[in-house]
Amino acid sequence: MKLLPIWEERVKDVAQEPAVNRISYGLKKSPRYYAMRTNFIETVDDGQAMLDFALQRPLSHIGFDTEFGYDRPGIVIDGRNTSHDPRSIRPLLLSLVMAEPPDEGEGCLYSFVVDLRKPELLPAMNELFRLTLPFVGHFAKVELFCLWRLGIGEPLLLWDTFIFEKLLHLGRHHHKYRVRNTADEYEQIRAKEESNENKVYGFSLVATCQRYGVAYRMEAEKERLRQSFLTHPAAARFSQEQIDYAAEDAIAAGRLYPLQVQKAVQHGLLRHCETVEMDWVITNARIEWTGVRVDERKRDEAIARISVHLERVEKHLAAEYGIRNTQSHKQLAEFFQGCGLLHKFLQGGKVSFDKKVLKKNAGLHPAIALLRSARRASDLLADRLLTPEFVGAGGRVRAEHRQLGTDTGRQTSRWPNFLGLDRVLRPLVIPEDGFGIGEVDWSQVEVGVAAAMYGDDELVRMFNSGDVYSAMAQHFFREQLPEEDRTIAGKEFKAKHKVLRNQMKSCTLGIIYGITPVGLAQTLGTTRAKAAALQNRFMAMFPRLQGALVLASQCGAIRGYACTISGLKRYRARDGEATRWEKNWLTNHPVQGSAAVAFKAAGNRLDKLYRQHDARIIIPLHDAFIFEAPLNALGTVADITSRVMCDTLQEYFPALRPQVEVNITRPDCWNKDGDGEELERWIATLNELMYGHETGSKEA
DNA sequence: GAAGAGAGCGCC
DNA sequence: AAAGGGCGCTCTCTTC
Repeated sequence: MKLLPIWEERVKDVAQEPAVNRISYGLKKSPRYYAMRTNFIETVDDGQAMLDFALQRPLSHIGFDTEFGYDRPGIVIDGRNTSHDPRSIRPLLLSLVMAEPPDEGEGCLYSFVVDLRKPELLPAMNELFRLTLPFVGHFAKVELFCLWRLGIGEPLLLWDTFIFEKLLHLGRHHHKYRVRNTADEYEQIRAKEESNENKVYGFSLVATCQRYGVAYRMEAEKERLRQSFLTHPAAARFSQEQIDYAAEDAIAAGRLYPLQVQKAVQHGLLRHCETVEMDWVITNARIEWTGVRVDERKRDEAIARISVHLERVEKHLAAEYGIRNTQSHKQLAEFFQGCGLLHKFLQGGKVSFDKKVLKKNAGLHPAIALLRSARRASDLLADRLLTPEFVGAGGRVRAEHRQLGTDTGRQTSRWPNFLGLDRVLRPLVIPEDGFGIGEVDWSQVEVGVAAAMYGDDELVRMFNSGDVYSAMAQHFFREQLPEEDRTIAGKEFKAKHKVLRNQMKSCTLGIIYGITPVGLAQTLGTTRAKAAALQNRFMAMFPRLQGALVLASQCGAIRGYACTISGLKRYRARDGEATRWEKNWLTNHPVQGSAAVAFKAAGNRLDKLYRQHDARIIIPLHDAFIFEAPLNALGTVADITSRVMCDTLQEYFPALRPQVEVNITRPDCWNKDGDGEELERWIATLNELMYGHETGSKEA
């Protein structure tokens, strides 16, 4: 780097403050100069000087924040929420706070605000973000969007103060902790308000600063100033107040960082943050930034065909049976009362018209099949993936992917909810031209994780054998199985003894989720006594697991949290005896949470390894990665994905021999097992329902 | 009219 | 007395 000439001004500063200036040979302005003000950067010279400063000072970390508007209006979700295409973000200001560790006593913060509307400043910014020191932001996802919009690469090391707060309080605000009916009215109202406040403001920058005793000077003006950027005229100058406000957020993030790291150490969370969660902020942001392409023609056709069907079914139900609204519990109750069938819909003392009950009673009345079909049709039509407004830049839909959206550490997604997208609608997701879509799933990952987390060698052995449920069934039912079936391969057994294998599957998931004999009896359609006996015999296969589960819930209840393999914790919000629900999640979290941790770790690697192949993750599906890659690289990318997923899980759990299932056989759309015709086939069944086998246009 | 509870669908 | 972990989302019905 070229050193800049020493200026008179700097010499003067040095003379005034010799103690601060140890090594500022090349600097245009002295550290003291920068330390005394918010430095607004508008020119190339100033930008370069700032970069030189950052390169030459022994900084510990950099706090950063952006102010921005949007090129396009967002989609109004409800009264409180608007969804913006991240690609429409319009960066305005970048604030940076460079933190210098203390020589003795207190450290020093140097504050800069950069006008991002000036393209000539961007090369220096690009350089700056290549610095190998932590960049600290609060909800850094939007900062990353601003950088990417400007063609600036993300920082190599990132710390998100918002994500850390989420981690630190994981589980504490679960809705089931809201006050029960027994509490008096005042208590209820107070708890409700508190819970709402926590949800909305709990992890905001201001609230976070308050918790850490960090001064935040512009709290009263924050909302007004934040808004001011959304409507800021393109070329207008920024007011000093706007600049100060931008600086304040970066300063706050910069101040929070060392305090949060200290807290992380106290809670045993530091490793988790540094090895998984903070990198996932970048991976996750890129997934959101990428989005998925939707086949708009196929979508519109699907909407039309499903709507036609729904209208016909509804008309029929209204005309023949007087059911005007299939979604009204009240109307259904009246109707079935009239038929004298209402007692058939009793479930545990309550009348229920859910899918299971309707299916059970399908033969009782011709209206029931129509009801089911209408339900399904209106559910599909209501999916937000079908909303044309969500299609943003490049013909892609970008959902919000919420990191730590669940209290176990999993992700959630919304607007639209990709993670919960009905199988039938998945084929509407298609790749960019010249690309293909692939999917790699971990096989039975939670069973393996449960085995390893709870140290049960027998369950580990069965997991490692290939098909864990087949292995269980072969052992469990060994006396009733013909000799040759006791040792055949898992895949073969699966096909031959589906019922036996399914029993094992239900029992296994039952362990993971804490099912009772009553629940098991319901799923298996057997008596309570038989289910209880089955469960007992099943658990007897895994004594180690049984003991470890009891220990996990008891110790967890006492210390107040459950913990994953990486140290990620889910906390209780009360003391004392754990409820059934708490006992269940105390044993489940180490499993679901650890799987989520390994999944993110794998995703972080893929995010980097994909780059050489121009591939990208499009949907992180809890235990499967859906990716998009150039058609000629699809196989390679699938191999990388498989390898990384297996390796990562094995690194967390060295005893496991993980397996994956690869699906790249129909790369023209997202599908299950290379199918791709899910939607068409479902629509065909509609026609069958209404008109027998004559599918098509004949009017009813 | 807004907000919340409850039921019910879908996903892992 | 209930009886399976984690979610998003829509719809109905009630309440304020």
